Amino acid sequence: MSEVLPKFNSTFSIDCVVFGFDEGELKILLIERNQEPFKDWWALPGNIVGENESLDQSAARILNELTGLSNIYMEQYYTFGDVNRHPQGRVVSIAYYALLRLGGDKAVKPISTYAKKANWIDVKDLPKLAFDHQKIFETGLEKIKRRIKHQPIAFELLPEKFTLTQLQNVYEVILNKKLDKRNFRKKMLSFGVLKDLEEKQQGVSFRAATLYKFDKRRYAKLFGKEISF
Amino acid sequence: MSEVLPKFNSTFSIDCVVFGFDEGELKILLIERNQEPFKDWWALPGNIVGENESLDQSAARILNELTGLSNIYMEQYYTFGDVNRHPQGRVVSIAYYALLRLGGDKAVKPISTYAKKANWIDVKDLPKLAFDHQKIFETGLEKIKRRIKHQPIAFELLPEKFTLTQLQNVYEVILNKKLDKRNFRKKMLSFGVLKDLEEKQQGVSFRAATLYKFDKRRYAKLFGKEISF
DNA sequence: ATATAAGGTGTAATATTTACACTAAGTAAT
DNA sequence: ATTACTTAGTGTAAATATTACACCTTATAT
Repeated sequence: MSEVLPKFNSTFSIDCVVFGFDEGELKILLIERNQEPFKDWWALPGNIVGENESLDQSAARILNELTGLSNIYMEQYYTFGDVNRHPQGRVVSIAYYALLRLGGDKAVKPISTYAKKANWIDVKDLPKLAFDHQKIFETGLEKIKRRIKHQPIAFELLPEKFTLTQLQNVYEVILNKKLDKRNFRKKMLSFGVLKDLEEKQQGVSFRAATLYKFDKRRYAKLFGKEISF
Repeated sequence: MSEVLPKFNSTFSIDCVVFGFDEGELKILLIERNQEPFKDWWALPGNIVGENESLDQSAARILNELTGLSNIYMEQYYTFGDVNRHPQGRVVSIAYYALLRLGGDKAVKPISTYAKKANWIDVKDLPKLAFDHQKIFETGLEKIKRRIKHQPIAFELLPEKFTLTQLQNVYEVILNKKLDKRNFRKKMLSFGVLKDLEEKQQGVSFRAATLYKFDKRRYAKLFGKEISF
């Protein structure tokens, strides 16, 4: 059926920068490779796209195999296609970032055989990475830095109920700068997309903060007029 | 050499949304296909990525074959990979937009055999497009709408020397809304990246406007502190 | 009771954005 | 040369948004 399409020694893969936020730290999920090339190196989780899956499906599958999680927020952000980026042939790689809430039960359970283990590693303390994964990571981090200013992606890194301080911490660690507490709260609340749950944090050894949740319905209504977080 | 990499009936292509600006109109370059599938349909210019060219090189080659132009501003913006987007097999397509100055000598000279002809068509008056090219176009237009607000891409659509009114027209047609002349000029000049050439338009049948050029060096210096056009 | 640790709040100064309308300059036609 | 036409070019005031900044409150632990 595809005889008119030229065929090369080429294929395509997905690589994922999986961001997790925990206790004020931004981490990504890395695997230690079990196969050549780059055996024993740390790498971004990735895999070949299956014949009958779309790119988005493939990205979701890869993340699910690695973490057991599904319904994770993922966005495609760039495609890397230098001729020699893979030592064994032409592999074009479509990069996705994923954002998820760490802490609690979100254990990593690597199912695939190509990884020895998988670890959450602070983005400020990354090892050398296989292939062009350093560049893929940096591009992804840049992408979420830009995107967090205009789109409500910060909430994906937090539990459903969160405090304003936790939210501010997400912004601070991604933008890599301190923000003023009063100004942050004033602005964030002014958008009208945070719902005060009239409920307090539990189990903290100091004054408990008010919990909020992100109000997706309100956001969707306001969305036309482009918000700037 | 690539025996460890699985091989599928799959390949990858580049599709280009080539924007041109002329006399206040935003146009894109479309080709009329000369081959099945979608023979005789209008489509975005695109082609299969060669074995030994990077994605950026491939995009530049495709545009060169179609227009005879090189050194055109192009950016990759999204990759489309639905399983059935191509009726003859799995083809993942990496989309680029290009921006160039129309008018004058920029004739289109289609060299490739897969196109009968190529035309500049106003984005407000597009025909039905082959494959998923309607979606690829829309995504590309959205992309430049966002990008023109933060990056100096408008200048790519204008001749080297341009008037402020021409520049405002670029913003208006891409953002699809009227802007206030005085406010536009005040803001644009306040960035300090436009150089007054102390020279006037030629050959107009009314008061000639001052010509400006975009000062790349100044822009590069200021770039750290993120500008908002 | 006291110490500790984070939660939560307001205001004034500055900068940015918006809305708004007329005069100036050049060309073309009479 | 006058007139009509068309676009160039300009300023200000009001409203809004951003910034800088410090103390009291509340809950827990000792």
